Amino acid sequence: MSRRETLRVKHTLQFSPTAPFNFDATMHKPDHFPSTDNDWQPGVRWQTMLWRGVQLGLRIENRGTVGKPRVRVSVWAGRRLERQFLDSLRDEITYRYNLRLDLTEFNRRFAKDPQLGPVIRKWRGMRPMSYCSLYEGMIIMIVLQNCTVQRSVNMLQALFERYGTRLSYDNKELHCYWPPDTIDRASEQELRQLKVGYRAKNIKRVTEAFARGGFDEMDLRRKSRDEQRTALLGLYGIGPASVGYTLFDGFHHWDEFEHISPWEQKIYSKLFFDVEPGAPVPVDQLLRLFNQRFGDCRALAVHYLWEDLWWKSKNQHIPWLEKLIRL
DNA sequence: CATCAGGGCCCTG
DNA sequence: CAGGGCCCTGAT
Repeated sequence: MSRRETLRVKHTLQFSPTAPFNFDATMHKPDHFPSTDNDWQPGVRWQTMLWRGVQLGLRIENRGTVGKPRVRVSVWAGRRLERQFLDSLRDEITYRYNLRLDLTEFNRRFAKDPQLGPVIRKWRGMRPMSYCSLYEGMIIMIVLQNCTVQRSVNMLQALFERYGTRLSYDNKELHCYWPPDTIDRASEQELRQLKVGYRAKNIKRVTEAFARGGFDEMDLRRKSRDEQRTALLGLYGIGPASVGYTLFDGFHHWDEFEHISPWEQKIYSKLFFDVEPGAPVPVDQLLRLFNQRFGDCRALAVHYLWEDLWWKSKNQHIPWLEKLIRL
């Protein structure tokens, strides 16, 4: 059912991110579940993108160093892209991967923190990133809810195979997201056949908001955090946990920390208090600690510690963590 | 084999 | 504002 396309036209964009910039720790997040719209190896991230209705294949490549960062993005498409389109794409890539984020103040402020300081030095220049659009992010939030990692992987893959497009470029084959109106035209029953369960209704209603409800990512970016939170919570099937992640990753509120889910609570308890998962530290106590220690950088600071943990887990066994993440 | 809890959220009482 | 139900999967 899934359509396929070979992208033959190539353009190139050059970026000079603010220094320091850690390419791999920004372009690969080991805590993200694997999905077939992207791939990574040290120095290169492949990422498909549906931008202004055009299917693109990106190859994002490290061409510099932490101190002198350069990034080259090769853009494959089915046709030649006009200048104005490429300019808007450049802006969007800069936004999504936070290429203009200035970390110097953050680095200075926490250099002496006994826990965070060493981690900042290790991952110097790492930024949060969101590789997808807000709509696509909402789909990811829905398939994450109330299930194991493998099940999330299966659901997103089924959606890609039914509604997405397989793009061939740069000797890669990756899926590209569908535009909202594709699923807007599909029935809930059809979605259920992809084993998304009760989420079929949520996917339909979120999709409808983007396809016909005037829900617009770019409008929302210009609004206040409270307005963003209210709007996101208004999406059917999107609650406080999903909104928390989105305000951080998608809307760049580096102090957004209102919600901690039970499994994260257990991990934070071990990370910050070294207590066993059986008797986790209360959520409000964790939030108070983050606030005291990291202030208006609390979400960014915890991101550093969180990612560090996941990189460690990628390279060596951390039994207590593996037990908590339900692969 | 069957049973059940679970990386939330909505709805009801 | 507490608690039941929801699809499916994997652990027990």
